[in-house]
Amino acid sequence: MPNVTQLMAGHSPLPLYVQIRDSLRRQILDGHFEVHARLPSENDMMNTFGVSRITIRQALRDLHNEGLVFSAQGKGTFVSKPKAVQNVQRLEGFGEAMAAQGYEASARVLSIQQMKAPKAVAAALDLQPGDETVEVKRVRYLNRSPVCIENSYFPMDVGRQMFSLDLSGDIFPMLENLFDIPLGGADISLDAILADNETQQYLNLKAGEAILRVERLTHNRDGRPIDFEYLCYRGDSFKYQFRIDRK
Amino acid sequence: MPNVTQLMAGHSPLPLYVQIRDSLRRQILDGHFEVHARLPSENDMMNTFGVSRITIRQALRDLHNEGLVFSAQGKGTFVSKPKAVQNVQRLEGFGEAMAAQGYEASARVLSIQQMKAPKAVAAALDLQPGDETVEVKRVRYLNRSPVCIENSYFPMDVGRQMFSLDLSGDIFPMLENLFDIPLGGADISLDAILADNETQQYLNLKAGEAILRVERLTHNRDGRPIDFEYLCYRGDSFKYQFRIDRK
DNA sequence: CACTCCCCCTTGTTATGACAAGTTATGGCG
DNA sequence: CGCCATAACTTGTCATAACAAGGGGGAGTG
Repeated sequence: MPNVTQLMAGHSPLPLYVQIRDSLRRQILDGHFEVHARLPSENDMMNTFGVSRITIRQALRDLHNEGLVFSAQGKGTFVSKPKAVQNVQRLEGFGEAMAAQGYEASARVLSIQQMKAPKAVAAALDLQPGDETVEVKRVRYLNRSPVCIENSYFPMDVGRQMFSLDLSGDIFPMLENLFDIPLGGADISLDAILADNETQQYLNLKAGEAILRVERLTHNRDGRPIDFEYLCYRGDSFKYQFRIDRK
Repeated sequence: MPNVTQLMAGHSPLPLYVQIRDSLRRQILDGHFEVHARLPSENDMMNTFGVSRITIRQALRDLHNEGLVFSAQGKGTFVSKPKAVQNVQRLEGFGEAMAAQGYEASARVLSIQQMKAPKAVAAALDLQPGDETVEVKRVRYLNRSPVCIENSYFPMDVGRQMFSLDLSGDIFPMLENLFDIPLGGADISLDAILADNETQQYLNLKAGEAILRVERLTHNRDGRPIDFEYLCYRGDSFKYQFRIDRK
């Protein structure tokens, strides 16, 4: 008797809480709710969607992590003030993230080569000193302006397959769909440096400009490091945004 | 009959899943588990701790968000490789975060004054143009070296009380304990800029060095913005680290 | 010996039910 | 009229139960 309601007609490959989460997210982003407006109570939503409370709460938890809503015990769940960049909590490649915001993103491959892993790369990818890796250098464009230099390093079993592929798009979907490597999480580290000569040249910078440098180590779902990258963004044309919580 | 087990003797003010989460975290950080070792299964933990599965999962979900563990369906839950900076998913002030890693952190107040809110500050704090704010400027030291300039802006009802207080420590605990303002989440944005004259001077920098600039807008638990800050870190002596997930 | 299929163990999802804790509105009492 | 107790809601925590989905190992078969 329960759960007669199916949000999608026919087959339903996605978990209910994902469907509900996405449905609520769309409504919020479409402006269906005012900023700081109270969402229907969890009890209401149980009836609306025809699911149990635990499922509603799982959907709300995700939206909360995304920074779209916040809750207050005894009062309700409310819509957050909209942010310029939403949902950076999720691991996304440059192109995926920008496309989601309506930008036109592209990439140009500078070089791809097999080489001995530099020390920091070997440590990150769990390789022995002297082991080989595949290095891919690319420039990232936003609306046809260069904004980022990307140096990626892959272990040989992954990188070997890259020489024969078109690398002008996103690499994450390629890893997942073509290589069948389900991605898990990534460790990210940010600092600021001055542009070196090569970076200056490719990003059309004057001498001595500030660069936002991101180190990103992406793991597959089993925790094995798959992709170690240095991303050097123009400091004046890119911001990294996200949201964290107390407690 | 259920739940006879109490982890702490006597009263138990903390939720069970918090106690379990903290207990597991301590064991992991103490090296009780090897890196990549499998944790006891959720079923085992149910017996060990004498709680239901939902409680175990709630604890594991938090540890997963902290980047301490990762799970693989059908296989188990595993310990992540340890990171230099752990737990940046949680909203912490500079001093709190550094103290947790064994650094000696301190602050020196440069100025505190009431002033008209600059445009960006007013927008962030939800103030009308022309409204007054309290600005606090401080230098942050790590092991007695200056690493960060901090400009904080508070709405008047909060900032008014700051003139009579010692601001050489952390402000977050002060807001929570002295002002009784429970903190919720924060929106963070990072970019890279060049040091201006004032920053150069206070951080002992040469001309034209790179600065990692953090904008942080902290809300109370009801979603009202309480504290808007610009944090300018020396690019060469500080890194921002965190972890995000796919899906 | 090798290969396949099946069972068991693991995490993932979901339902139902219950009580605690915090907020708000209502209504009665002084 | 004002104050306070209380009822009605809301989110937070937790128990019990069940099935789905994915992985691994062992047994059986070729």
